[in-house]
Amino acid sequence: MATRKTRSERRADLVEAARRAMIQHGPGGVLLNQVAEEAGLTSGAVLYHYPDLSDLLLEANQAGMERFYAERMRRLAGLTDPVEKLVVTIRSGLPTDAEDSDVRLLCELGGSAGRNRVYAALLTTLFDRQVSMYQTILELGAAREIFTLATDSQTIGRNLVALEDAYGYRIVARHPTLDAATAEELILSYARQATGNPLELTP
Amino acid sequence: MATRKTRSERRADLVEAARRAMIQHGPGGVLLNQVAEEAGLTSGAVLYHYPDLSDLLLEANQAGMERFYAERMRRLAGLTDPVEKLVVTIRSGLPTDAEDSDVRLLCELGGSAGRNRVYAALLTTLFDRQVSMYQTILELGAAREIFTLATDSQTIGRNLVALEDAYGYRIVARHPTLDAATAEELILSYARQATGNPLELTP
DNA sequence: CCACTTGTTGAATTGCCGTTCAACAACGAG
DNA sequence: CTCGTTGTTGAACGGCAATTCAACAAGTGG
Repeated sequence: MATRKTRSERRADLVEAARRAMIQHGPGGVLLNQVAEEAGLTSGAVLYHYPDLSDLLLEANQAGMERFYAERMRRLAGLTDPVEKLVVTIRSGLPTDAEDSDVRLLCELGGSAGRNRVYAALLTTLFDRQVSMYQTILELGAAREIFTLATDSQTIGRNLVALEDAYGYRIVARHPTLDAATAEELILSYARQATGNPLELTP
Repeated sequence: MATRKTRSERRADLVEAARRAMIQHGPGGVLLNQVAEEAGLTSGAVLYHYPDLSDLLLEANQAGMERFYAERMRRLAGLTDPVEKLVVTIRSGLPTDAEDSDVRLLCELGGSAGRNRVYAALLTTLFDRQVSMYQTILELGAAREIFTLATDSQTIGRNLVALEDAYGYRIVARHPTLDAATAEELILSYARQATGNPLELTP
């Protein structure tokens, strides 16, 4: 029998269990018992905390996106050099490898967004937030005359996020010649053209 | 009762029915009875033609990708002007709207590619074929000195396909301010930088 | 230390889904 | 026309998953 826990502790456990289950079986293929097993509980206990499984899944995905975005901001936090900011941010938007669970789950959600309006809205928000993040970096670099933007920052920001997303899918799908390092170089190729900066880190 | 049909006719019907069912419920969420209903048959009849449902789904997806790629080539076929080729090809890679069933299904597959190696391989192949398609257009335009490529054609081709893919996901997810026309303009923004050509059609 | 609340289990229930198969209807060859 | 083949149905079976709930264990306030 599982040790008894408080409401909030158990709910947090279940959110993580749901994430793991979704990564294994997809957001639409998760079974109540799979979540229960991941959490080391019975299905009844899961239902006690979340009478509707889809509520749990939604909460788990919201938390996952929040975490993904927060982690990107965290990595960006200490930096001052616009070039370094841009390079680091591009890197933080790509999966580390095909097993990267955060990106894998985001891909799963992207796939079901055509059917599921709620997930579609969540992903739309995430996309726009990431675009803003890039816009800030670009505008700041331009103000300091380190970047010479080839076009407006929204266009560049959208294209950068779009490239990240697409290469995330390819990496997760195990493209044989397109790994994370290659993807980073491909996106940098665009970023160089768009900023007029060679984007080379000088340590 | 459904009218009796020949083996190949019925199999073609089932492939289409499977496509419709997958668009509605996702590749992992399709039920035998849903395919049967879409085809106007009973589950027994479906099983008679495809003892394993996953075989049918695979065939349907393969056919869908082939159709998608063939349609792009068809639209490209009559054109000679590199600028027109490039613009038309960019347009043909985007969904017409959020209901575009071909792209919606491709997105679904992209989502499950992290779990399903077969779909991952299929999508990888499709990606590479589309890159080659762009490379041909780019190289030909460069040879005729209409394009001045900012970098190698593979990099540009990969980025173009990546942008198409990503904006396909956004359009299918009904981004409120990012429709097909906007996406086209965003991709063209990159294509202009990459080819050194204003990419304006002169009719 | 006692009553009450909260978290968890396990068994029973229900319903749906895939699978099988006997029967039958439509078609084609001889 | 007839017989074997092919495509289709509908009913029956088996299994699995969600749901419900009585019982119980583990804390918590008085």
